[in-house]
Amino acid sequence: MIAQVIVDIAASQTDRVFEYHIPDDLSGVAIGSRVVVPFGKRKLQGFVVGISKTTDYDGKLRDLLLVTDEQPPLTKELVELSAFLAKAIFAFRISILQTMLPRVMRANYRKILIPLTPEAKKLPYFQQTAHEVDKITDPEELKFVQKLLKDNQAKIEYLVENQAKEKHELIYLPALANGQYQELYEQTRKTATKQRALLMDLVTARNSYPKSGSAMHDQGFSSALLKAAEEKGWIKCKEVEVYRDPLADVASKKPAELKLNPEQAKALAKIGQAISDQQAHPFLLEGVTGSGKTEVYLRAISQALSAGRNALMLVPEISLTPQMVRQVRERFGQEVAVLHSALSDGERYDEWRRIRRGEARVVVGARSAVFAPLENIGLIIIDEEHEASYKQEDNPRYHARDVALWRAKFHHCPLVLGSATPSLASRARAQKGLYTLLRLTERANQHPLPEVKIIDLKQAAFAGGQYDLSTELASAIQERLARHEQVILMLNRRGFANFMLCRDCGFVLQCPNCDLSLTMHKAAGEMRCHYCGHHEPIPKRCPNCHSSQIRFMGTGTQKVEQELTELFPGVRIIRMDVDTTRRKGSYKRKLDAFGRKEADILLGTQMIAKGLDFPNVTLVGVINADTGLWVPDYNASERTFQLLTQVAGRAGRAEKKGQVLIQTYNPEHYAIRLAQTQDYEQFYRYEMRMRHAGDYPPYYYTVLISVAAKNETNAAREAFKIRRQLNQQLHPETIVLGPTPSAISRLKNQYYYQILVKYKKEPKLNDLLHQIQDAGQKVKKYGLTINIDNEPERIM
DNA sequence: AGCACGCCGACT
DNA sequence: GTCGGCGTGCTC
Repeated sequence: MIAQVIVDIAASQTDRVFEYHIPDDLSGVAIGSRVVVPFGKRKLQGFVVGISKTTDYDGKLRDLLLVTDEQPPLTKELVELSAFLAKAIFAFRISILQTMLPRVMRANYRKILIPLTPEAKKLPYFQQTAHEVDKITDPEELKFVQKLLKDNQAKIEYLVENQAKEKHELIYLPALANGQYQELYEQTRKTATKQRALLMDLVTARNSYPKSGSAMHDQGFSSALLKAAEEKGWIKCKEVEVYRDPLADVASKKPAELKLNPEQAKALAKIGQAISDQQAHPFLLEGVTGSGKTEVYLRAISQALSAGRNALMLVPEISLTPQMVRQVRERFGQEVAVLHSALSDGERYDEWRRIRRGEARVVVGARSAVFAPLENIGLIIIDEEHEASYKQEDNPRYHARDVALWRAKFHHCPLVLGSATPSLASRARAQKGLYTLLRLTERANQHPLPEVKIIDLKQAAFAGGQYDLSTELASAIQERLARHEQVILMLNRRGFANFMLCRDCGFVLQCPNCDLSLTMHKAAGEMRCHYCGHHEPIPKRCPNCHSSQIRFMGTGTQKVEQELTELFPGVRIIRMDVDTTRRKGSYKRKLDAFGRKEADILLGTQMIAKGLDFPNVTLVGVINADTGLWVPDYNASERTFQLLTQVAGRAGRAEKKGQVLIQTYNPEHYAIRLAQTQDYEQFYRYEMRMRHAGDYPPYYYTVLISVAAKNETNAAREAFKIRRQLNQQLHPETIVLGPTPSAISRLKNQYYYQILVKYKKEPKLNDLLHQIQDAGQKVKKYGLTINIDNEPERIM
């Protein structure tokens, strides 16, 4: 038999099947197996994607060397999915296969020098321990080793190491019949107190055996005692595999019987029907903050489980840490597995293995959990489906939503996309009837939405000298401090884009051709448009009103923190941004501290906008709503609206009435006006008109092609070549923008140029892009790399 | 990717 | 003659 293998080299030349003969002793190999194969003179890890009887290969097939795991890590479904996805997102198949698995299942490669002749073995060099060829830095040593190799005195052995390690633990179990321990207890002399204690434990706590080594030690039974007891034949000792359980401290509890309101009940009924009918149908669950989406999810999962099927639930990384995982675990107990970035490699591997072995029936996880090796899926849920984090921004650039749609089809199960502010793409699909729209318009807890007020920074007076806090926001903060209530302040700062803003008239410098703000490139001394390449000098005065009061926006949390301490001496602030939460667990620690009222103000970037629930917070302030508004992306308004709506939901979660203050230089902008009234549907209609007028998604599909090179001219030349190729082959109504330099035009000494293709119908486009990608591989020797991003989230 | 092979200039 | 630099092509 012949195994078709994808080998562990991410390059277009090796992005195909290599065939190997299956030797008799490895006949257990199956589709999805992880194997070690010879490749040239090396050894590589690979994945079996097919098994056949015959081959078209002319040469002699080599043998598989090893099947790494007892159970193939990938299901047939995932192998099939990898083929589909690789083609769809222009990624190497091996990259997809790797992302489907926990990090520890990636192979580790080492090269060891082995002496061949008796003389070589006697060399002083081989009396030392390590002979790892890649670790040799000394040129003399390297020369010496090369000579040994050349003279056939030594050879290189290629090692493929499996980093995945199971955790083992000793367990102790009784070796004798029940009555015998009582007898032994009486026979043992009274001074042997520890031995007698152990015997007594075996009599009285017999039911709690087998016990783990750590449990025994906790009871005061030392290793020496246990060893002696084992030798006497009282107990038996066994090594068993244990799971590292990230949720060990969460106890199951009976769900509080929440009564569903009619809207919730109706939504659940529709989803439930699709589960029992095994319909691969997508639902868009649009529900205002607090409308009880979670309860609908949990009940739907229950229904899937009672139908004998499993459930997969995706949540944004950020909301995984605190509440959601707990809720699911409490409801479904040991059948839940979680997968997110806060797990250690070992925990992640163990959770993954529980899923693969069918021991977990509910999976909750972030983006990459969409590849969980769960079988017999009866329901897939994506919570906060509009979140940008569902799209992976580096290779392989997959969108969890697209993968989920594929898997739902495969398993004939419904996909539920939930959000208070759905992505325009999903909402538009619901409009067309591709998804079923389910709306929850009432707040389940009956609390009114908080009052949202917009502060026009053009008119406002400022407290402090930094023009960050208006007097109105400052006095609102003062009020809460006096009442010992808490405040959340958000600095909606996204990315690095610096744009020009006039403090007198609110003018934002935009591109004359594109209606998008120009981005400052300080090094080049220019304001640039990332769409069309337009550029002009950095202005000294406002081009609109000639005021010199212009600013280049880019306020940081640190600056605001400093200003707050000056305005409110003694105020306790917890600052949260990427810089302060990089360390593992610090995110949760900070939030817990805020929950315990150890601080008055939580100041953070958009990471604090989601999922937090602090009853003592009665004021939410947005320092500047505009920063996300003028980034040069077509979806800037959508992101701003989503963010403001979400952060507004953080105020007044409990009995106390909440207030939201949004500071902005653009009070008349629709994204901000409509966030004030939390009117998603109206925003949707308005934004759709904007997208229609601007030829943007969802009216058009988009593909972003980026070319990178060490030499700027080479990158530009290749980009223009691609542009010509596109123009020749695509329909005239397809819009090709660029090439323009990317926002970070130079990154790690590479220059980036990009082309945006907007199209409605281009059946040939996928093939053409694959051609461009292959051609790109050929020019790689000039240091060029071509990247293709299907439906990019960011076009900067 | 990384290894071998082959071609070319520089040097014992 | 031989060493080592890099461009090119192949790996079942």
